[in-house]
Amino acid sequence: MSSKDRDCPAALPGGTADAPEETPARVDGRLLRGEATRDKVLDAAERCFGRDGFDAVSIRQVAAEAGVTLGVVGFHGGSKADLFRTVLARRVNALNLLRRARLTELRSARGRLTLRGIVAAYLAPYIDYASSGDPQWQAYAALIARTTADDRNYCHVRDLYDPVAQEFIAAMAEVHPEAERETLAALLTFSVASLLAVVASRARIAGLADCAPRLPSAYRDTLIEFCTGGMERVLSQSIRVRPA
Amino acid sequence: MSSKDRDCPAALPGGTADAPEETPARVDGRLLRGEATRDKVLDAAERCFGRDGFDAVSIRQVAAEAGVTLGVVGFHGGSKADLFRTVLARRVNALNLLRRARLTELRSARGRLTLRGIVAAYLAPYIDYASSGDPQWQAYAALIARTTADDRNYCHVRDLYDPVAQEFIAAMAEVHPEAERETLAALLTFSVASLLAVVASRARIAGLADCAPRLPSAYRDTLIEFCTGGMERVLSQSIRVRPA
DNA sequence: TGACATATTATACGGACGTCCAGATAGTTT
DNA sequence: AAACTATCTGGACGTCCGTATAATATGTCA
Repeated sequence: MSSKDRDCPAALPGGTADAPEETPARVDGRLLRGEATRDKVLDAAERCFGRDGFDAVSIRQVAAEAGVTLGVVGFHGGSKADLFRTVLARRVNALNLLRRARLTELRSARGRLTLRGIVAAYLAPYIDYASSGDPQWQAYAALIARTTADDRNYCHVRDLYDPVAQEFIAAMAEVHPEAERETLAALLTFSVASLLAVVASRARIAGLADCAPRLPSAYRDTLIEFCTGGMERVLSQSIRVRPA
Repeated sequence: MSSKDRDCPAALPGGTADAPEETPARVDGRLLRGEATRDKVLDAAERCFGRDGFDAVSIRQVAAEAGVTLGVVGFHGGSKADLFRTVLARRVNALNLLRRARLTELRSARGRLTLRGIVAAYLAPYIDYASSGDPQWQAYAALIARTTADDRNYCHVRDLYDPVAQEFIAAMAEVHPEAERETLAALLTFSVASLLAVVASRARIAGLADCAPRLPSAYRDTLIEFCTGGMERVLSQSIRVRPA
């Protein structure tokens, strides 16, 4: 399959399934024995895609990683592109909800909205998940870093993450009403790129500093301050996005 | 070929070949008729890899793009991994030389070294090449964005780009001698990630701002000010990279 | 001119790929 | 028990993959 087959096909399959159930789920009073298998497949796909990227992973590798046969992956995951989108969408709610909750906290708290608060509310949840002990969240963080950093995948990402990003841009606009929307969008995108580097470029930081790689959480304060400081500099100087 | 085959193999093939010659080159007094063909192959590979990434490109696609037969790609490019590394290394000197020249200018100019000058000297050359009319440089910029943003490729990138990056970190340390090396490395990596976003995430910026995509050069001032402001904020507050 | 190195063609090989499907299995319902 | 549905197995399909190679062409040198 060429990468062309990933070009913005239809809609995303049900991405709200994030219910961890011990006992097999029932739908219409029917026992769904395959739920556990389905999770095994999606977990394995998450690890594979996060480690090697869409194109470098074969369905047979996913099957081997999950400990199931080839047909099972197709049965639960559909086509390779479907599987990818399902994995991508599976955890999106958790991240979006946490970001929204942090932003709501900021609004309800005493004091007014600050740029630093907005930046931290957007960046910290990803860092926290990426640094948690959960290897599946680590794999998902790597997958997000791989996917979001590439415009080829933007069509898949926009429906999942852009609505929340728009809310944060709106919050930024509250603090800086004079700023153009495009400038705010660029600043948030720069921040996201730096954020993803914390996962995707850990080895390079370690190599440049000649030290051992660290968990993403080690860079939290540095990153938040970098992005906040960068945004405030741009906005205070009224620098605008403009064709050269 | 799985991505595993790209794991830091041997050394890079001669990456200093950047001599644009009109007349066929001579080696040992012998005419090298294949020089033009070799360039066609490398140019085509550059476009393919820049557009779709290593794993999604087949040697047959490169051959078709170059207008040559399959065997020619192997003859001039060697294995797929060799071809990739050759393409990566081909233009590295131009970028490194320009960055070094800008830094040298800064040092020799009146006034002392500033963080903004250092940042601009590192970021601007890439933006300029990426925004030039040359489609091959655009393809190379996309390839770099794809490659540098992924730690899986770090082993290929470090020999090519890290020596110059170290020089810039050293320059940053001149301005801020109190800063830890790891903090400086992280700050430069954040800046590089933001820089690459200007090429790799143009569609997302445009989507978030609901406007048409722009050339990378449109973001030059915003990006440089963002990175400079972010660095100065972190360094002035003595924020350090630390395990959580 | 013949010997020779370079360059290119056409083709073949073994293997991995994504997808599909007939059939076996097992739990649920009637 | 029989019918039914969800789940899973094993294997096949045609296609494309990266690589290698024998044969041929092209231009250089002795």
